Amino acid sequence: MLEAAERLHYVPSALAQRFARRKSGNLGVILPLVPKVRLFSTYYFSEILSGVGEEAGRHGYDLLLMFRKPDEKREYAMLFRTQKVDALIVLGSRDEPDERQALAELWRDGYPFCLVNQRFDEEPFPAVDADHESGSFQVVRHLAGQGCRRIAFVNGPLVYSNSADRLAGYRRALEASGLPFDPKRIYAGNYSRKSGLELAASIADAMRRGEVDGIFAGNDRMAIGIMQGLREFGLEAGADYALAGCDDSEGARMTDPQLTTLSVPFDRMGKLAARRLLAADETTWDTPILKLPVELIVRASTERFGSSSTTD
Amino acid sequence: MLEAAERLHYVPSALAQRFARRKSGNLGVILPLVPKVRLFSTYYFSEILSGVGEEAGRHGYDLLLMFRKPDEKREYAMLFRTQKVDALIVLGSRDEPDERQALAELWRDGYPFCLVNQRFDEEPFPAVDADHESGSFQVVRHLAGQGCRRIAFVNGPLVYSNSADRLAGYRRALEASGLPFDPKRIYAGNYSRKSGLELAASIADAMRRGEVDGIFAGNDRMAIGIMQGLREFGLEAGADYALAGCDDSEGARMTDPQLTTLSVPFDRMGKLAARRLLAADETTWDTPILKLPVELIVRASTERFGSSSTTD
DNA sequence: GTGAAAGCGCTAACAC
DNA sequence: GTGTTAGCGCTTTCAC
Repeated sequence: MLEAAERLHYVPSALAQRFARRKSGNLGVILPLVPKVRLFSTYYFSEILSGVGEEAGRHGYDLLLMFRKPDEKREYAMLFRTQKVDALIVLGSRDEPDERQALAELWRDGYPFCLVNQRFDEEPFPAVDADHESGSFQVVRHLAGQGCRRIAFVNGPLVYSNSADRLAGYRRALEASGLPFDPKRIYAGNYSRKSGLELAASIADAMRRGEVDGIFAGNDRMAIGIMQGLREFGLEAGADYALAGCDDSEGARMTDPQLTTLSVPFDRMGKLAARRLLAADETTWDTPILKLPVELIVRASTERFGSSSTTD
Repeated sequence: MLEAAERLHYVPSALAQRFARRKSGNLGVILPLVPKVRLFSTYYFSEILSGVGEEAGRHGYDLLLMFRKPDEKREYAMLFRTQKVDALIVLGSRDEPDERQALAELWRDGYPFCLVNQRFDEEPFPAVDADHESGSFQVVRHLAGQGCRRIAFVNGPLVYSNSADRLAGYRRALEASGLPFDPKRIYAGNYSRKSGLELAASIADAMRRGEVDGIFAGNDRMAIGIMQGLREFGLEAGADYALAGCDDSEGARMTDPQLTTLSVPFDRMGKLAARRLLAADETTWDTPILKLPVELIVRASTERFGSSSTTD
């Protein structure tokens, strides 16, 4: 009777449901907010977020987005204590004392969380990562295959595990190619285009001295900055030197020559992280750290180089 | 007494608080999800989202992110009825029957919401927009000032009010410059780089026939596609023709030549939309539609053009 | 199975 | 002011 009247317009209050069930129904996502200074590619986060959102939706969860201010102390566990989230995905995490401690607290108290594209090797923190080590290996091997003998590596900050991973892959690839490893050929950027641009001067010097003939940059943005910077010195990617980036972001197809890069399955990483946290049956919890493969995308910035130079 | 014991570890449950207060404490944000086909610049949304997030945080609100699948019906009002959100920001809205209806329902039932970068002129829907009309006017005037006499306009779909706005600004600027308006010089893209790339062939034709010597594209991505496509035909932006985009996205500084474009204050737009919805005292509710100014950013893609060609 | 009742952990309204 | 109590609108349990 009342049912009939109700059925017409009745909508249960999610607020009351969640309260009664003592479940927020929210999957929290932490994003680093770097206002006005875009160290991170928005591409990277958009992709991950799409994956997370899709999977969260499939499981009936809503996405609660939290921006982490650079200075602000990380009270990740508080999100669980206040019951704002049932599970948490942390993006753009860095290996720093504050961060480790906040994550350790989550782990100690048994709150379900997952890192994406970042690992803490000595810690048991669950993570979905990409195989940046083998990706870097591939790309540096490719550079060597194109005739490069002195391959420089422009890395980002080592607080990101993927920076260390790429460095390892770079070294291993040099070895496998019978090329010497020289710390002089490692340049420190910060993943911004600007940092690539600024490093160009000293890279150009090195190239002039014959000490660099190929460059692998830790992301596309730095690679693009390098390409632009070296152009100022009359040096063209794909002709005077080979250049590769990482991420296969939109920018990689916007430059001329287009950029050889590594395609990282960010959306799938986000999806997997969410599934790990939200799926009851599906078992991905056996290994704490999941690594997805990365794919080499060859474009013109490394293409024609091989034909001209093997001038050691 | 108990207080002492409590004070040490007690954390109130946001879930219970919100239930008791009958307020979700959430500001909903609707994002269009276009999986694998990135019609929208992620730049655009990241900027708005940052602004929204910052302001929401200042007011103690959390961000609830909802991806709108392309097909799925829009049940915006349901978000309020289920008490999932206290206010709603809608991004990437399009002027289509479904969308209008969903928004009209919000309006009819008095739910607080706000559109960003989209208007519905005949409807009373609150919105924070940018002045794309005057922005386009500026950029087309600039092109004319650089010596262009036959300025083409590559527009996006008219379901977005900003597309219509740019068209209006384009026409007005032609008039003000004493240049004829010719519908033949209007090209229909879809805001993707690919669409710009594909339009390049017919634009190149028109340029060969002397019917186009400058191009204004509705966003940077299309402009970049056009630049790349025309290069295939041996035509260089900033030398053979002038080219301008819109958004001042990261890509605009990645091309060579760098792209003249319009800087749109996306983050401030997001911030204002949030403030409008969340601030009690601060009064921005007098005008239903707020328009923020847009700024012309001159770069090399339109720079050197003026010196060479005034060959009508 | 169907229906009544006791919470969930707060807020707010009311007494004192 | 401080302390008490009645909800908030569901879920879940327990009796029928």
